[in-house]
Amino acid sequence: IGEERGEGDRVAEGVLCVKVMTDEQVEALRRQIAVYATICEQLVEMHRAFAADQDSLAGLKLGSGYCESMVASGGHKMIPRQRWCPTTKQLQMLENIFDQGNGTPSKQKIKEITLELSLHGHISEMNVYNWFQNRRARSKRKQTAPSNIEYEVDTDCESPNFKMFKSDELHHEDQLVGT
Amino acid sequence: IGEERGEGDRVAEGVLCVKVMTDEQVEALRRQIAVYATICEQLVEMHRAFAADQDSLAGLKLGSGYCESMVASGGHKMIPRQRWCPTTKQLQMLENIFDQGNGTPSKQKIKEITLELSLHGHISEMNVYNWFQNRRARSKRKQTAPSNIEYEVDTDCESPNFKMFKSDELHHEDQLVGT
DNA sequence: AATATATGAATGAACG
DNA sequence: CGTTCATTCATATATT
Repeated sequence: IGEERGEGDRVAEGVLCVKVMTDEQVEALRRQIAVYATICEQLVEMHRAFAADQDSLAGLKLGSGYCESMVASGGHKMIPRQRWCPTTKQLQMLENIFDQGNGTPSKQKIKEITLELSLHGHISEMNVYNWFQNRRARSKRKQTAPSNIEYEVDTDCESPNFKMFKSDELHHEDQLVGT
Repeated sequence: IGEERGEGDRVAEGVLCVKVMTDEQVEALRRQIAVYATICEQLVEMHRAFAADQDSLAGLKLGSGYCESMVASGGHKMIPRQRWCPTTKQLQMLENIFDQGNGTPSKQKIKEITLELSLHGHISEMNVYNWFQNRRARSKRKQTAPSNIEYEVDTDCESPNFKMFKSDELHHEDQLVGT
């Protein structure tokens, strides 16, 4: 669905200029997502069974820590980053708070938020403050922004449907386009 | 988000009858699918490693063909993110403006430029804005580091790609636009 | 095809 | 707060 979308909507800046998808396209996307969801489930299932097997007959442990190590084996240096990287969870929470309106959180409020978010990853009050500043500024700019594409799409972030590995962490509402 | 067009009202028309999605929504879908693709890849990876192990000690197969087909069935080709592709003409004009010095055109100026450039192809203010940001940043960087460079030290915190098993540590790779 | 480079875009932080 | 910078991600294009 690569989109040759550019053709149709360049017509006039002011005029409606909507990005449209046909029903088929939307359906296609939905299906694709569904397929992936299914595949993931199956793979996990499969892997689990496999792991069990493995366990019972070789006594190798590997099982759970395995995934972890695999990821870690990516090799890269573990030099921590200089810039704050919000975790998915943190983003969710921030986004939530932001959506509740209430403009700039007060100093006090920021402290609270920071405290709470710190349970889900390294974070400082400054980070929270900056985040809100940016979030607001960018969402505002987006309003001003006219018709066309990609105007600083400031995401509300949402984690994928991925509870299998961290169900304790994700309690998101799974949203696929509300239509 | 900029919902000037009521999501579903248009249907009565019978003609038009298009499914309208905001850019944000489309992006959201795209990313969501991408996340699944990623997850699937990793699961397959994982499973494969596992299977290899298994193989060497139990001789079971299942390993390769299985996953392959499953994943393949998903289509797996990601919808490419549409990104602005400046026309030659536009580039010329931008380059010209840039060469006149005058730093960042900012706001009003950007509007004008955008308007003008839109005569030569699909473009938005954000594109113009980004272009100037990048242009400046890069020309500066070139000066600063004409000799041997050493940056690009990728850190652990957001590996270029994914790290699925630690949602607590996932960074901004899996963000999704919501609603 | 696989890899390298160029460049559009995203975003945390800082500035005035 | 609005704007700008710095750095990084992602993808289109070029190169081998």
